[in-house]
Amino acid sequence: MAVDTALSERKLIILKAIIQNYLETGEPVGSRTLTKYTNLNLSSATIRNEMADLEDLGYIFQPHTSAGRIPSDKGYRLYVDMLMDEKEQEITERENGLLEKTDKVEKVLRQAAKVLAANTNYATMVSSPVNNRNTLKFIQLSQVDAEQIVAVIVLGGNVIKNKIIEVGETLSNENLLKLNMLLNTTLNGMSIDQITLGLIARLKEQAGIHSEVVGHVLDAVAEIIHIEDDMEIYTSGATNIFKYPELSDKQSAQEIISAFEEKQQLADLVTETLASENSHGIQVYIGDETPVKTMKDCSVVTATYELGEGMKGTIGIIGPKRMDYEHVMRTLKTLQNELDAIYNKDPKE
Amino acid sequence: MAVDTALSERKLIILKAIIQNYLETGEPVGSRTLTKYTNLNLSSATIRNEMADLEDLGYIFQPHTSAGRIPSDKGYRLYVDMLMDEKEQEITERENGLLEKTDKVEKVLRQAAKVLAANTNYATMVSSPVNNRNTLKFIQLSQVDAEQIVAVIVLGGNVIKNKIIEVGETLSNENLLKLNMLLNTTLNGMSIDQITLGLIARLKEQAGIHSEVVGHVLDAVAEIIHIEDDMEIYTSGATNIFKYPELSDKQSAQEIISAFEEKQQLADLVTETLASENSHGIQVYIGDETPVKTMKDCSVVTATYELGEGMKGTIGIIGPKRMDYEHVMRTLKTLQNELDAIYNKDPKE
DNA sequence: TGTTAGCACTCAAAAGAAAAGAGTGCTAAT
DNA sequence: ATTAGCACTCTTTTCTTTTGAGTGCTAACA
Repeated sequence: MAVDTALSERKLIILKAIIQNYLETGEPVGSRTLTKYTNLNLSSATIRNEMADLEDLGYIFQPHTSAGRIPSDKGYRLYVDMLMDEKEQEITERENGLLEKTDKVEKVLRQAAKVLAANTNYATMVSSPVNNRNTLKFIQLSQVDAEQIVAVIVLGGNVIKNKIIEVGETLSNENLLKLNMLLNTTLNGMSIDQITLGLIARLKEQAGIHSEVVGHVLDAVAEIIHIEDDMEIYTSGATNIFKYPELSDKQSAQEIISAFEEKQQLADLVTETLASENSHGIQVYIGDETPVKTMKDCSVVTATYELGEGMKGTIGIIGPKRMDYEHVMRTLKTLQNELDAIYNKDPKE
Repeated sequence: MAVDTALSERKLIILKAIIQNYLETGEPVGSRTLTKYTNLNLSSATIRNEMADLEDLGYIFQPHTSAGRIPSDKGYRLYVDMLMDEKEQEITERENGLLEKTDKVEKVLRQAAKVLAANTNYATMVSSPVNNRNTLKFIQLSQVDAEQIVAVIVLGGNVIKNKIIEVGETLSNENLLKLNMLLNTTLNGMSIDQITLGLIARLKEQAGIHSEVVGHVLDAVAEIIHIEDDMEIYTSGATNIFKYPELSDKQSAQEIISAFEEKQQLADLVTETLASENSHGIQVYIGDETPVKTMKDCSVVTATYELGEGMKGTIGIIGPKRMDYEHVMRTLKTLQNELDAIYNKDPKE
């Protein structure tokens, strides 16, 4: 609890008490309450003086004259950065089974969002991992019927893409075999952004068979490979915001819940998070700090997880500013670890 | 406007006026208002007498003594069944392009939900089509690497399922070829529910190669085929309910929006709709009639669409009971037609 | 007999008034 | 530097009053 701040030890104690009390009750906290809540034996009058100072410094404010004080964004920020007790020890202990392992990534992520919401009583989101530096592991074209070919592409992390390609004329069996061979020998192990249009053009020449069909099919393959992994976002507990009066007036509720339904804004949030420096740590956005304007009256806490082979995704919690940051960060860390572990060759299994 | 009801012509006119006025204003409607709103030249006193009768018969009621009348569920029902003017003519006219055609069914459906919400100001849902009587069109196993096989299954309507199968030992190339041959010759053209476990067991014997791997792989294949087509449900405009005071108190709003987030209840609704007799017509559930209890204070209007080859899905609108049924039903019909047309070989293109 | 004017009555919603309570800032004493 | 004391400020709650829409019923009317 280093103090290179301008704040005296005593002010810090009082500020911490104010914030903790406010987190618990949601009510502005007054000087009398603090005399009981802290163990410095001071009268309410003294506390009042300190509070006046803290207000001048911008850490707390009064919703109206003659009400207690509420933490400002700056106050919360200080709290999260320096004042909060982090109970690190517990993290490792409870690292067991919130999630069931299943082979469908989608299911796991859905469940993750749910678990998170159930554990915290806030709104939660989990993004599917994206990675353009992913590598191609296997590719195969098969003839479904006279006019259709199905292309199946397996990427690292066992992400499977596929698509039906409509072809005018039938492709001979030998040609198909040749194509498959060619594609696999050339492309396997390459990362997706290495597979450029130029490369495909060269492939077309090498293909030897100069039929139009082959060209068409190769174009289609290129297209499939580059189709944006449209990031999925799973959400849960959006209606938890109704539990917090400061967010549940019609206006706010509508905005926030819309954001959860439309998901575009959440996607922006994810992008932002992944881009940020401190990736793989935990990020806390308080009020206006949030990259998404809709959530300017909320706090957003996010973490990045990694499903092997550099596929990163984000898990996040959105709630009121008076959020139980400790608990949220702990839960998020736990889940982050589980996700990190679940698809990586985990020593335990 | 046949009258085999016990209601006199005049009572019907008054009831209709009450309902239409209430749909417009959302306020209980009183006798004086009706003297102006209708063109039967009657005094408010006479109207009051008629209203008293209508109330006795259960078509309208007062939210409290000394308020105007509001339609009951029974009243709405009568309105929808007999009183409403249906402007059929317009339907055909505007049957153009609310939706952009794209090859991703998912995108179209997402968009459909959005368009519907934008056009009606209610909450909307669109289910992806499901069909267990779908037939298997093509199946292929391919070796991805030493320990993984990818199984690709193409169903009618070009629905593609796939999964990675983990195998302990490598399957020889010839065996794989044999298996593929066997699977395709036996299963192609069969409907999914014809492919029973017994059939797979027999296949195992025929497989000839009695290695464990083959058995394992076949089991996996059976599993994939039978994995429930998890019906996707796309929603839009859930927050529109905030526009209707009767649904936007915290309690109701939370319940309804949760239903939209969790989607399980919507899925039940879809199942119900598809099962019902009058499929491919339009169904109107008023209040308690709704199969989903959460929506007992709403009206739900649904329609079934068909994406070729018997793949049926549902589109639906959820709003307050005082919903603009005419407009909703018209919009729903339009969209239903568009969806029906968009993937069926449409003569126009 | 069906219709209507008239009137007393009911009840919700809006507006106002009063009381209670929490908390503050400041001053003066310790 | 701390604190007791007090006047003051605002919100919140409660109670009362007023307003207004709408009803049901009765008695008169065509």
